[in-house]
Amino acid sequence: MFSTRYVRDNLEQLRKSLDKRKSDFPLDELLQKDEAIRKIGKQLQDLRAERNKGSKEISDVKKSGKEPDKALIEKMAKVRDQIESLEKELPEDEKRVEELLWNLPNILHESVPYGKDDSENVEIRKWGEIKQRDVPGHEEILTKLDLVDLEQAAKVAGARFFYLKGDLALLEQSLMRFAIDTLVKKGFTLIAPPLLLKREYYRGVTALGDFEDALYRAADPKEASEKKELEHVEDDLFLISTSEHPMAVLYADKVFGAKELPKKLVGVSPCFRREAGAHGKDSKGIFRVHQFYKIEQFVFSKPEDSWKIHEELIGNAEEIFQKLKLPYHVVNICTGDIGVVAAKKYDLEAWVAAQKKYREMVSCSNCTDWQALRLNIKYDEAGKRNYVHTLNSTAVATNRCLIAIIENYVNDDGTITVPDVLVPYMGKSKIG
RNA sequence: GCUGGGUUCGCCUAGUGGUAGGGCGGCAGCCUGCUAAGCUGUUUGGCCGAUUUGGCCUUCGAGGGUUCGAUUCCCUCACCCAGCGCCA
Repeated sequence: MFSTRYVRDNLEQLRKSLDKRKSDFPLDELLQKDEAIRKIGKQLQDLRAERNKGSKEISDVKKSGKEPDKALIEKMAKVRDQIESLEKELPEDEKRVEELLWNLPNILHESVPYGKDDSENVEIRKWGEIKQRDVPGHEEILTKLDLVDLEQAAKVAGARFFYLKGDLALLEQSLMRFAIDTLVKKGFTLIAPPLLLKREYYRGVTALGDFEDALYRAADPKEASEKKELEHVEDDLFLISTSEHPMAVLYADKVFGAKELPKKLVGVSPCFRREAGAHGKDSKGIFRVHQFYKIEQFVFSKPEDSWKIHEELIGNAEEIFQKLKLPYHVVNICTGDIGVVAAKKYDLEAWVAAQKKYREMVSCSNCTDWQALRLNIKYDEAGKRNYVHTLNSTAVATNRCLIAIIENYVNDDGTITVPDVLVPYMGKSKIG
């Protein structure tokens, strides 16, 4: 099980990394509590050794047909009581240590730039030619062509929901199939995962403490409000915010053979996000929404391969955007924007013509062993076991990619040209 | 939802109130001139010690109870399988 050993083995790097993040994570409290627990643990261990020895003695005497010494049994009862009272000292500290451990930020890769927030992410390359021109926002283009119904969606489901209609819904399907086919050809295995996960697994995939507000929860509402974090709640399920999460959990508590790695998966699923705290941001159209489809790359790898694969995954995403002929740039996410799970993260931001800005389309992370430690995912090489590394990257998030397509491909007469690579899927080359 | 059966090392499987056994696979070593086999050891996680040998704890789905001692008995829960019921 994931333990403080990880912290002690990586102490120097952790400290450096937390400093770089300007994190207020209480590392010293963790170390202090851990030491206290281990001290009591040692005492407990010795007492248990004594109990085992006594029990064996009693057992041997009984086997030879005699009754064991009363004094011995009484002494053993005392040992039991000692164990019991010592055990009572632990739970509070153990709980705290566990909580800290689960939320411990990952050790950053040295190439992660320092920065206070997303405005300080660093551009590392650009692709494609930007045509500076005035186009209407996608919501206007789509409403005119009757391809979307935002008003009725708001009425029946709420703000940030949407109906796609006709050719736009077909375009979405085409886009998904194009992305899936591209990755399957590269050796990825398609996964259609469960859309809800239990809390105990969800918390191994991401730091629930920070992230819980972002998720929709399906639990018995009465029970959920009364019970605490680690207590059992009936139907305590979370709707996934990305298929990354069920794919990570697909191999929880498993041991890979070294030859099975790297294991490359592509997930297809709807994604559900509360977007709490996003009031006012991107409130028009379908850029920031509660529900969308996403094709996601996920890889389990050996530690020594993960940085190479990280580049490969962003490369795959770039290939898809190049084939769609959508101009983009790639940014290296800075410390203030990266979150606790990833050791390094790239975003691919595509040109959104109406806004005349690059906007986030793809997020590509190397989580190193953060998820593997918490989900207990290992591999076996020459009899030695070690934790795997996990990586994830968007291939296509449909709503945002559709926006990029629509605003980059809209014609002066209001029609939309279908990108060449999607024509075979659409069966037509123009919408509207 | 109801009833019954189950959950033991990477996989399969035995087992009982008193040190958890066997097989397969993996790994290490030995042996052997022949398409491979055989033999021996090892194969949950952790603590302490250390030049090395090592010592101890933990682990039979999870948690609790009874007991000197629980994988075994009792209680609660989760999951899997089968049947029944309901239903898309």
